[in-house]
Parts: sequence; C-alpha cells; structure tokens
Amino acid sequence: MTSSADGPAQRPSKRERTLAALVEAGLELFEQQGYEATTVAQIARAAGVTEMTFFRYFAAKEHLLLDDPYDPVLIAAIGAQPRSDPPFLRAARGIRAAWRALPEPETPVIRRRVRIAARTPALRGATWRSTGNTERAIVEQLVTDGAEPEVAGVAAASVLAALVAGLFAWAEHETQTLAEAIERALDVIDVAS
Amino acid sequence: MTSSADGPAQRPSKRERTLAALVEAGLELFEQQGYEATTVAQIARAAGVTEMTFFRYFAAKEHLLLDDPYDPVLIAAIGAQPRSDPPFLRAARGIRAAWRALPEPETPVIRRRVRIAARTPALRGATWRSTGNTERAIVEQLVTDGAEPEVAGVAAASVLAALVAGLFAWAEHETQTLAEAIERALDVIDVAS
DNA sequence: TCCGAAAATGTTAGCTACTAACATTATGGC
DNA sequence: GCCATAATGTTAGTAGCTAACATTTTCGGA
Repeated sequence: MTSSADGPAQRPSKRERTLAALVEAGLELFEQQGYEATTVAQIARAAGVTEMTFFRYFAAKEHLLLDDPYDPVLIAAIGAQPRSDPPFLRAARGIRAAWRALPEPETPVIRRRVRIAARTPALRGATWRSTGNTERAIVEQLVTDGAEPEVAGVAAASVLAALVAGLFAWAEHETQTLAEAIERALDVIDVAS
Repeated sequence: MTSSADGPAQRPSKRERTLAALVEAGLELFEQQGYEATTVAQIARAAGVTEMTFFRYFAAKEHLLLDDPYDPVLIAAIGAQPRSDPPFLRAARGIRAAWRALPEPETPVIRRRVRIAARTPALRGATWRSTGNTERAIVEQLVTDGAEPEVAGVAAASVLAALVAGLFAWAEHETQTLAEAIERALDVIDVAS
C-alpha cells in the first residue's frame, strides 16, 4: 500500500510530525492563556505526547519560541563593511545589508512567536539572552577587523538590542513587512548616515 | 544594659542584619562555586536562616544580584536634552550627563555583583530584563518629548544595551573607574558627536 | 518590669521546570 | 516478517518558588 504514486511528497517522519504538533499546540495555548499560565504538561497533552517527550524536542519551555538561523549571513555582511567606519556603524550597516539581501520569510508563524515573546516580560530577557551566540559572532568579526574587544562588545550588544526592539515593534504592526521594520530600527541608531 | 551611650549609631535592626547576611553569603558562594551550582538552600543555611526566609527578602534567586536605583536621575537627564537631537542621541547623551553628575558609588560590592552577572550566561539575559523598568521610563520620556513610540523603543533598548555592556566590561577591569567605563561605552555608540 | 501587638521566622505541603536511568513500543530497511 | 534503532513512556528525583498556618522575637508602652 505504500506504492510510489501515493502522494507527491514524502510523508513527514514521525519526528517531524511530533515536532509540528508540539509547536502548534504551544503557540495555541500561549496565545489563549499566556506563556506563564501554560504548562509544559498541557502542551504535551495537547500534542498527544508526554511531558518527557517535550523536553526531548526542546531543552527548555522557552525554546519553543526562540530560534534564529541567520547568524552566518549577518556576520559575513558585517565583515564586508569598510574598515574605515567605526565598529558600531559597521555592525549596524552590516545587519542592514544582510537583511536587504534576504528573502521575506514565512512571516505568519514567526510573527506569532515574536508577538508572544514581546508580550511576556520574562521572555523579553530570554530573547536577548538567546542572541548570545549572534553577539559573540559579531564581536569576533569586529575584533578580527581591528576593533578593541570592549568596543566591539558594546557595539554588538547595542545593535542587536535595536534589532530585537525592531522585531518586537514589527510583531504588533500587521501592516509592516519585516524588512521595513528592520530598516526603521536601524535608521534610529544609525544617526550619522 | 541598653543604655543610651552604648554605641554611636543605632544597632541595625534584625531585618537589616539578615539581609546583609544573605547578600554576603550569596556573593561568597556564587564566587566560589558559580551561580547555577549554588542553591538557595545553601545560601540560606550559610546565613543562618531558612530557604523560606530567603524568598521573603528576594522574590527570586537572581534578585540577590540585581537592583538599580538610578532610574529617576537618568530620565531627568534625558528630558533635559535638546529636542532638536534625534531620540537615540538624546538617550545616549542624557545617560552620559547623568553619570557625570553622580558620585562614584561604593564600587566593591557592585563590582562583585556585576562580575558574577557578566560571567553567568543565564544572568546576562536576566540583567537585561531587569532593565525593563528603566527602559519603560526612558521610552516614556522620549515619547513625551515627541518621539514615535517605536523609535523610542529602539533607542532606549539600544542605549541600555550599550550601558550594560559597558558595565560588564568594567567589572573585569580593576583599573577602570565606573564613570570611565560608562563614558567609553557611550562613545562607542555616539558616533556623530 | 512585664505584656501584648506586630514583625520575623519556621513548618509543611505542593506546583512547575527540568534531569537521569531504565523499560517499552513503534519505524523502516533488509 | 525480522531486527536494529529511533521514538516514546515510566518512575523518581532536584531546584526554584508559592501559600497557609504555627511559632518565636522584637520592641514600645502600661
């Protein structure tokens, strides 16, 4: 019965199905009752699975909302900025350039996630912490290009904070595209343009 | 025996003594074994008190390290900036002005706390979240002065991130004063000076 | 000096996030 | 259909944190 002409694409594996079920159940419940009021056990049950399984897919409750696959593109773009600019401007303009070159992602799910994060105080902090890898990568790139470590640290933290703030603002404005929101956020801090 | 000429200053109340014991025990243990490896029960026991009592003094474990009494001075200084400048510069320069006017605080304890926070990944996020009140206040001030809310949000987040990054850098450099570190951090982002 | 209200602390019990060790079931290639 | 292995379940436990109630300590006034 698993003949070749059955379906066009491969049926998703069990792992993929469970993952999708957990994400969907989590977003639903977070939106309905709020992040803190929602229990991992509830999410698991709604996805037809046990609490233990949830933690096999996400190391922590908040990980259901946070992941960012953009790091490599960002740091490449920052490295491409002219070294005559100060580190802060290189970081800001590198991120801007990277985002211009990216296609608009499937925003609906992303917007749901960012909106929940933006509205949950505990998660705003978690969001910033989750940018830790990106921050380290940016610092490394800036230092490689000759910046002092402390200066690079300040520049990276500051630019990333602006980016996150722009994301939060975008999540609440249905009319804006992600690219527009990022541009606006970077305009705010890139005052010497 | 409780005659008036006993001691020069009032003996600290029991509440003050317990608080001091908890803070000292917490810093000691965090420095020795790290933040995550230290248990609230351990801190309480070292301070001669119960776990429950700890939570009567601090709403959460991380609160032993985080508190910032500087908000009012900051927002007043931001409000005093010329409105002809864009919001981002008003925020950055307001903070700079405020810090110039402040006396150097008793740095030893502060430095210990910041250093622990800077070295514990989980606490870097918590530090940023703990700036939430300050951020709201700055946004409010900027909006009052005519900035759009989204612009104000980006400016506040970005400037505060720079400030925190400067604090973290300062905690690791014994030779620097707090004021110098703040100045340096703000120099990084205030590129149009 | 004694006393009583209020502050400070203790006790117990419980919830939720998260981890570890081990047992069980389902999947999918051969 | 068989079997290695992936996926999931079970059980038990730790740590942060909360709530309800009991007990002790402090401290100002009669």
